[in-house]
This record gives sequence, C-alpha cells and structure tokens, in this order.
Amino acid sequence: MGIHRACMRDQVRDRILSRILSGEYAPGTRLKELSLAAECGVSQAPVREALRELEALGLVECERYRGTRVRSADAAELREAYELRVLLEEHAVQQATPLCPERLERLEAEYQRMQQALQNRAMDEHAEAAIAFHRLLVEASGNRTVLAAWDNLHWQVRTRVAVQRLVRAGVVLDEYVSAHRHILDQLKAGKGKAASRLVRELLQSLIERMAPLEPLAAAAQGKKKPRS
Amino acid sequence: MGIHRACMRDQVRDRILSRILSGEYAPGTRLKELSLAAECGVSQAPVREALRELEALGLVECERYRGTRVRSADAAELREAYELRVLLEEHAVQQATPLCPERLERLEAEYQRMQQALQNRAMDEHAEAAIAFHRLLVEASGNRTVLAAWDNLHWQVRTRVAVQRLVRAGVVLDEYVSAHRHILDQLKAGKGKAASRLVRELLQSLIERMAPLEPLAAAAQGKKKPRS
DNA sequence: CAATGCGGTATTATCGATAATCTATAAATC
DNA sequence: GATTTATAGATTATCGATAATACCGCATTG
Repeated sequence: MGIHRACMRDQVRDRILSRILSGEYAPGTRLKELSLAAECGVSQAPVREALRELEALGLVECERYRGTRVRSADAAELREAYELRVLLEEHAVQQATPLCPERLERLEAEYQRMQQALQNRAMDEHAEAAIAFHRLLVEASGNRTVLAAWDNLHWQVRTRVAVQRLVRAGVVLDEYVSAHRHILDQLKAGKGKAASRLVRELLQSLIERMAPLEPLAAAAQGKKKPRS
Repeated sequence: MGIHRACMRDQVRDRILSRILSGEYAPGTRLKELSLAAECGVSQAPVREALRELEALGLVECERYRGTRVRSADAAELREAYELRVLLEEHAVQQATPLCPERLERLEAEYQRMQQALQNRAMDEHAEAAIAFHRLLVEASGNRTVLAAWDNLHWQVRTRVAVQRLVRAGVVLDEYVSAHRHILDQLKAGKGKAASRLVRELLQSLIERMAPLEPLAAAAQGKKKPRS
C-alpha cells in the first residue's frame, strides 16, 4: 500500500521509539549502540543513524564518546511545551476558519472516536483520537511550517502518558470530551474567533490539572543502571 | 575556549552547512556521499550522519537509494515561516517583559552593531546582528521550547540571503534599523504590549517587502546537473 | 586518608569493503 | 517504430573490524 520502507535504519528507529513511548526505556536509560545492534540483528551503523534521528526529535541526548540516553522532560519543560502548543493551535484555528466540509467531517469522526473510546475505557485510543483531532486543527491552517513545529512537540508521545496519569489521578474526562464538542460546534458555525478561544481555555485548563501531579519523569529518574 | 568538538561528523556538517549558506550548493544540488567523503578526507559514515542531521534541520532532503539534495524553499513556504516567526516573537516579547538590565544591555549592543554595520555597508554583519537581536528577544521569554521552535526556522540562514536580496532590490534599511530602536525603547520603558505590537508590525512589513521579489530559489532552480 | 596516576575494559567514532538498489543505455521483441 | 527486457555503471545502505576515548578499580604517594 503506502511507501514501503524496508530500510534498517527506520525499523530500528521505530523500534526504539515505541519502547520509549511504552516506558520500557525510561528517561535516563542508556542506549548502547552495539547492544541494540545485536538485538535488532543489524550492524552498528544503522543504529547510530537511528539514534541521531531520535536526537534531532529531542527524544534522546547524545554526548561525544559518552553515549546516548533517553531524555527526561521536567515539569517546567512540559509547561513550556503546552504554552507553545496553545499559541500554535489558537493561531491555527483562527487562520483555518471557515473550514471546508470535508475537514469538518474528519473532525466529527475523531470526536466520535474519542467519545466512544472513553465509554469503552480504551484510554490509549482516546488519547490517539484526541491528538488526531488537534492535529487536524493545526493542519487545517494550511501552514506546513506551523504543523511541523506542532509535530515537533510530540504530542503523540506525551498525550498517551498524560491521559493515563490523569486517569490514575482520578480526573474525569467527560468534561474534556464535551469541550471538544463545543469547539467543533463553533467551527461548524464558522465562528473561528470563538473556537480559538475555546481551544485556549481547554489547553490551559489541562495545564492546570497537570501541574499538581508528579513530574512526568519523576518515577523513572532514580533508577539503578541495569548492568550489561 | 568553548567545547572543542573535533569530531568528523560535526566538521563535515558545518562545512556542508556553510556551503549551502553561501550559495555554493544551490537548492537542488545533489550531495554525493562518497564525493564529500573524499573531499573532506573522511569515510562515508560521518558524511551520512552529517547529512541526516541536515535533513532533520530541514536543509536537505533524502530519498532512499536516490540520494540527498539541497532543499529549495518556495515563496509560500517562506511566507508561512514568517507567519510563525511573528507568532513566536510577539508571544516571547509579551512574556519576557519586564526584561532584566543585563538583557537590555545585550539588546542595545546588538542594536549598535546592526546600525554600525549598515553604515559600513557590511550587510552580512548587519544581518547577523539583526538575527542576534531577535533571538535575544525570544530567549528572554525563558521558554526553551519556543526558542527551539524559533531556531528551527533557521533565520541565521535565511536573513543573510534576504538582506542581500533587499539591498539588490534597492530597499533602504534605515527604516528597518530605526524600528528596532523603537522596540528597544519600549522594552526599556517596560511596555511589553507596545513592544510586541511593534515587533509584529516590523515583521509583517518585512513580509510585504519580500513578497514582490523573486522567490528565493528561483534563480538556482533550473540548473544543469553538474557532472561528477 | 585524600589525591594522583596507571592499566584494563567498555563503548563510541571511524574506516574500508561488500551488498542492495537505482539510472541510463542498449538489445530484443512485437 | 514503440515497448519491454537485459546489462553496466553509479550511488546508497549495510557490514565487520579497527582506532580513539571515557570510565572504573587499584596501587602509589604525599
């Protein structure tokens, strides 16, 4: 179907990426090139290139002759990222309106998925749909550079973790879902200004709910370094 | 002095980067790994990693088994980038005020440098100082994520080219410099709101002056592919 | 005992060579 | 003549091995 990419580098990159995502590689974990190479059944070179790519994405840190580690984001950095996200989405929504019917349909679909997933307690899918919803908003602005900046914040990574934290903390997400309903309604009514304000409010309320919780990386920080 | 980084990969990267900057490698130019390796006196591996880094920076494009080329930005993309830049700088200035005296001094220094360079017709230094000025504004916001997003737009690359285009087109830059004076004055007076509005106006007037000019890559686009 | 210097080991950085894939040209088929 | 297939040359992707560097433990020294 799509573009087949059988190249080792990409396979290795995705493999490491998903492990960082799932938490198997916690922040601070040392990523040794030869170990990874052996495990993936490839040589060192593709692994190095994969790690460099992840470094560019901001997910790992490399130090010369001292190896690569999974980067840990502190609470302050997360807050900064949300601040930028608010800015980008708010701007995108203002620029995007009025939206074409096709995009509105796609937004509606993601909204439905988000709601269904919540009812089924499928939190990962809920997070996925929520992200897709917001990404569609940014995409609708038609500004590829803004979209690239948004993508660089890696919400597809963060939201899944964030949703699980919120759920564990006992936060009810129904309000969150209905906020999306309101945004979508305003968009359908062509009221971009109102919609962008709702987006800002939604995201800022998220920041406030996150703030009292433990920093993302706290639990994983003080780990023993696993031998070999 | 700073952190010496004698590693080949970085040297190769900087070398290619400066050549893209200077226009020696025009948009569309094919970058062959072994040729570059031979020229830099290194093997293929460091060159590959350098190219991957440049790809992450958005300066080149790689296609599997089909090589790497210098990316060309069209007029629309440049406009999009400016749109985002306005958003980031405007927000940063609002967040940054009031600025600490040290930062104001640094801004003043860059302003002086910008002005001096213009008088001396040293356009490259003028561009450099202007960029440093704006980067300081973003840095002052204290939001590292916003700064990273701003850096990703690569103004250190674009402005140098843009200034030369404007000069060739006969645009007088005194007005541009004095706009910076006004911004700095408002900042010193602690008037963040006013300063951020001036920043927006400055950048938007830049977009408008750029628009009628030829797209950046136009001249270099339809080139013969140089053999070997 | 603290600080310093020396090997030994683990890991990264780089190399030179090989395999995989693309592009262009030419032969073959209809 | 047009289209397809085969082949050769060029370039990228990957490999296996070597060189360079950092980290750790231990002995030495003051």
